[in-house]
Amino acid sequence: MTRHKLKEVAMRLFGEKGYEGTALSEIAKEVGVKTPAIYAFYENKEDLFMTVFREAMESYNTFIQELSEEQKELSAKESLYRLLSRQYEFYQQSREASLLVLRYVIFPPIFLKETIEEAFLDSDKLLTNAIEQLIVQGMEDGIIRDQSVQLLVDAFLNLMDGLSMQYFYYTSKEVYERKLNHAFEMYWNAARS
Amino acid sequence: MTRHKLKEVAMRLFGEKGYEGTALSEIAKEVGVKTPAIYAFYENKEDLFMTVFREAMESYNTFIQELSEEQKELSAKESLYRLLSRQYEFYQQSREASLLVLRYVIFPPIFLKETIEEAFLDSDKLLTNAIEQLIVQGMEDGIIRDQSVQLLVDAFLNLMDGLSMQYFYYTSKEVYERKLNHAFEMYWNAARS
Amino acid sequence: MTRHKLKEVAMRLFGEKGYEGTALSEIAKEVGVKTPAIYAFYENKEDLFMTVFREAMESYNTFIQELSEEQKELSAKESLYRLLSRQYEFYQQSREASLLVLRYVIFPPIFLKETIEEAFLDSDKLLTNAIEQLIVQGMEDGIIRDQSVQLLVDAFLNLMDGLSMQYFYYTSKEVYERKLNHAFEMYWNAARS
Amino acid sequence: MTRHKLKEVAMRLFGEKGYEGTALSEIAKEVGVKTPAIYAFYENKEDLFMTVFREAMESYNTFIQELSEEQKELSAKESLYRLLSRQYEFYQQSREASLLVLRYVIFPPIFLKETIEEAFLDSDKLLTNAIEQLIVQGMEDGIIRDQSVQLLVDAFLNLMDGLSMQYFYYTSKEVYERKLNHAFEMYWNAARS
DNA sequence: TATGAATGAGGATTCATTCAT
DNA sequence: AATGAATGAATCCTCATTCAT
Repeated sequence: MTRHKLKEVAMRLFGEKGYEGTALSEIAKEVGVKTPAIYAFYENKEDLFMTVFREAMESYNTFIQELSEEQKELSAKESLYRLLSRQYEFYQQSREASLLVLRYVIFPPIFLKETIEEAFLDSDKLLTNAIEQLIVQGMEDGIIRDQSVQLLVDAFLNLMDGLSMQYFYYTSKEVYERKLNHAFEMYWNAARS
Repeated sequence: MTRHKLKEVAMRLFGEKGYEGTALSEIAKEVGVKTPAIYAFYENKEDLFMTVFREAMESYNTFIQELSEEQKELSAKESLYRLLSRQYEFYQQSREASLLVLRYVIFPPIFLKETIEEAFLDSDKLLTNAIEQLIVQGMEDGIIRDQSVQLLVDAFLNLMDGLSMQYFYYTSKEVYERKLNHAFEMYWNAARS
Repeated sequence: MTRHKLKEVAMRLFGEKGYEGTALSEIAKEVGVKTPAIYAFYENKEDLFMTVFREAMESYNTFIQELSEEQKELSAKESLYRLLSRQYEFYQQSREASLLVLRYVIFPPIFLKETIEEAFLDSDKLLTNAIEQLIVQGMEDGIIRDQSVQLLVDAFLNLMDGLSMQYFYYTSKEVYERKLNHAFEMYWNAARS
Repeated sequence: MTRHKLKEVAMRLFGEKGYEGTALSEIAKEVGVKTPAIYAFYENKEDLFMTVFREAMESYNTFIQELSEEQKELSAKESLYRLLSRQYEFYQQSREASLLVLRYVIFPPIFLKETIEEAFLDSDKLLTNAIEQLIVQGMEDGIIRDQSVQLLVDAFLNLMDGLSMQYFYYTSKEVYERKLNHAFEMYWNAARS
């Protein structure tokens, strides 16, 4: 129980205020225990952070994994769009986890740099492959115009990255959804046959 | 001299390791003075940070300002592409400043949230207007296909945001440049007449 | 069972690393139980320490007692030598106990100072008496030269103390045995008729 | 000033209560500063301890050095006796230093074991050589009876070790001096021609 | 302008101890 | 007899900050 609450609170605070910006006492206080209680469950601050971060990363990876394994009954257009909306859903449903992952993927502290790059590259490859498959399929189906696959993949990844950033610094739902749709519409205009 | 060196080092360290992650003693050490010397120039840590952050933000704003004021002798396509390459140049030439701005625009500490949002929205508007003008001009010139201006603007801003993120987490120059060109190529394919 | 193992481990650790240098958790870990289990057998750390220390002291006292009660069938020379070799044996067989006693006899913490001095003085007297008897006997037998008994006693105690220290800071068995024999040889040369 | 007082107090407390038994706050309090002030002069507790310990060891080594270099105008007997009385003087004048050295030579914590053994063996050799020279000289002069040099050296070192221990656990000056004289008298009786 | 000395506040961590189970 | 969870107290240590010089 406490162990779980600790993770939850830690994930949120580490995501919002960063590792150094978050005191163990704050986490403990929110959970309703005294600081030393944390040490009954985690070796030290770094351990708590890593546990929480790994979990967040894992949940992100699982999400990507699922994305890449979805049944391909949809058209390429629908599938690609679905990628964006699923990413959006994930950010909404796992706000804390995604904030944490985003923060530490862009700004890793030295002691995390390696771990993070490793974990992230895996995920990145998985996503890249999934997108590539969708695009190739789309071309085979004649829905996507015959052109460089890497061009289409790079542009789509760029689109997703842009939306990631925007999700976290634009607060308005409407604005974000408009941005998402516009970005995709433009993309699709260039991609489709 | 010292004042200037302090700002330089502070900007780099605050950008790389964040506000809480950077000790004044570290900054002082790199500059070659003792910590209390900092107080001869800045009121306190927050003051040093704000000075440095404001300067970084300003230099980003100036860059955007210049972008938006460029003589429009180029075609819309060239102008838009120039936006991307100038952004790239800025990131390269002012790596420290842009890292700092990026970090605190995405993850502002509570005490900065307001200041930053304000400063950033100005800049965002300026950029949006500049892009809009280019696009309208391009449409008038018949180079850009007649379509929703906001669509084109949103997509372009998204593209720039995506590239911002990618600049800081992909280390390879070649990869980044390919991503930039691919993203733009796709954009342009959808935009052009 | 556990009670016994706790004492054993505690004696060793308290002897090696001192009272403050030894955490209850360490003791528990070596025994294979969790820390609170200790409280099923001992009131607190001090109680465990005192139990263990008292036992060590007792075992030392018993040893001294036995020494002093040995049947005096041997000659004075043999008896005195036997004192040294029995002390040596005791150090070897009860390494932990003797280390603990030595440590806290030389460096008693404030809360133990009195208890220890008391316990030790008893033992010291016993030993002194035993030595004195042997010497007096030796003189009566004409084996020991007629001279001040206190001189002979003091010197012999000094010899034993020196060997105690040396036992614990010289690791080599050979060296120690040589030292022991040499010290005794010299002593005897001065003592004998 | 403070730096010096810190060393002084630290030496006494570390000697009396041991490393773990001494809190930095205690040291600071006695000196009349707050705990963090210590960090202006020493890196951390271990650094303070090592500085103080090294100094104590050095002062002991210097004393041994001086002992071994004394002009040999005295007879062997006087020289040997002088060794003991000089050791006594040293213990009296540098009570804190010698207590510290004694404590950590007999009971080194793991992190000091090597350093101490090294430092101590040097000193031990120096002393051994000095004693050996005195004895050889004494034999050449015909004052000391012709016999095994190692026997005489070992016994003398044993004598010194015994006196070291006794100095710290017998509080009375008179008793100690009697012990010293008796131990030496016996030694000399066996050594002299 | 710069520093050495010092400090208050706070942070991570350890540890003996308690208590319900 | 033993443990998991929790805590109060204390420890070492860092850091921003002050102040006299």
